[in-house]
Amino acid sequence: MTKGRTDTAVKIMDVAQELIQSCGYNAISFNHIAERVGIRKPSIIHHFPNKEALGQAVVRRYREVFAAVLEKVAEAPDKTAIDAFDLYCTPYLEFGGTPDKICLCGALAGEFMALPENVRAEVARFFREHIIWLEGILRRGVESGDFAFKGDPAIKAKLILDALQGALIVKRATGDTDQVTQVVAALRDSITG
Amino acid sequence: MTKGRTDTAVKIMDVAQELIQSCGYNAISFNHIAERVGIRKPSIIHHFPNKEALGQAVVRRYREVFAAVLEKVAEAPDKTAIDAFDLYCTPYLEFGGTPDKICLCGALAGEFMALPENVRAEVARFFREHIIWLEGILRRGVESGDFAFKGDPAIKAKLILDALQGALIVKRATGDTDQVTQVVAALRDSITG
DNA sequence: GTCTATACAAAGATAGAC
DNA sequence: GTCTATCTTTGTATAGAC
Repeated sequence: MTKGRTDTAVKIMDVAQELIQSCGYNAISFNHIAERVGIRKPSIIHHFPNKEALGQAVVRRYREVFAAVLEKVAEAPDKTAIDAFDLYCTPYLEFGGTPDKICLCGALAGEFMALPENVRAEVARFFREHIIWLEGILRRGVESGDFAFKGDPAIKAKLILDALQGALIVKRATGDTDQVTQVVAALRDSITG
Repeated sequence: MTKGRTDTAVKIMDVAQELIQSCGYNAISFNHIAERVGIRKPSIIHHFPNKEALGQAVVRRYREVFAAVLEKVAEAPDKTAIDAFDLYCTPYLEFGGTPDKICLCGALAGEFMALPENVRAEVARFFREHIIWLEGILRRGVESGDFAFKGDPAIKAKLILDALQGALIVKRATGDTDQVTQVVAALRDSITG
């Protein structure tokens, strides 16, 4: 599914995503993006009619790529619930390994009330999908005996998502390079019993 | 400690803080602040030389007020570790009860790389102080028998802070009004054994 | 301490040449 | 598809009157 996007359009989205993950939505501009892509400011408009459309496209792609991976692992018969959990944590560990990047939706959520409506909707949907997916994995793990924990899986799912998102933003601010790894391990322990 | 601030200066800080909690740092302007305070844009400059100075003053006050409360409860001989934990969660529950506000430092952390140096420093210090305080409370609770949990208190402290910060940003985006309450309860259960 | 007026830069966006 | 040139708005900040 290429959505008919040209190479330039994809490159614009890649750069925009990286910049938002570092600096947020309101801090970045067409100029910043154009500079890194190697084109001029108005050329972006040819690919995306305005900033809101670009923002929405970036978050939508991020959400859909994430969702496709999660769906695939949830349906793979050879993957255990533990495998699924570990896989879920992979991007968080990856972002946590950088000095300046957090989850795209975590960055956007910090300035939520200052986002265009369409971008907000994508961010909200991202979080909702992840909570539902996590709850499903937790229930599967409990049934299979891989997981053992107290409390409602639905709430545990929220706790996991919240802790991972929070770990990224706090880690980047404090510079505590081990924080995300430590929190992932603690969460893992808390569900594997 | 009034720091010699006039009523207007305090009002400017109050409004600026609220706006940052809702919209972030880069989305707000002197105009937005001035409008709500009921003065004109350049009048703000009389109280704070520039946006960075205002931002730093706001975060610094927030951090110091928080720190003073935490220090007081940590030193109160009649307060148990559970009391201290519950008190720590109070502001998070309060923000979670609003439709649009999160922790000031959680909001700023989302756009960390786009913040002035001085503001960054205050945000980082806020998180570090909270992790240290939480670790102290956790150790005290373990010693007193109020708390019982597996793992390193230092890491548990990070997990708690991360989960609370994450709960606020995710909750605001999804509109799941119960989320913060649920996560606080789950965290409480996880340390009281 | 607050105002009007203004300077100056940067933002998002458009028009039209190539 | 990309460019230059331009428009309009908004941002931070300053000067100086009151």
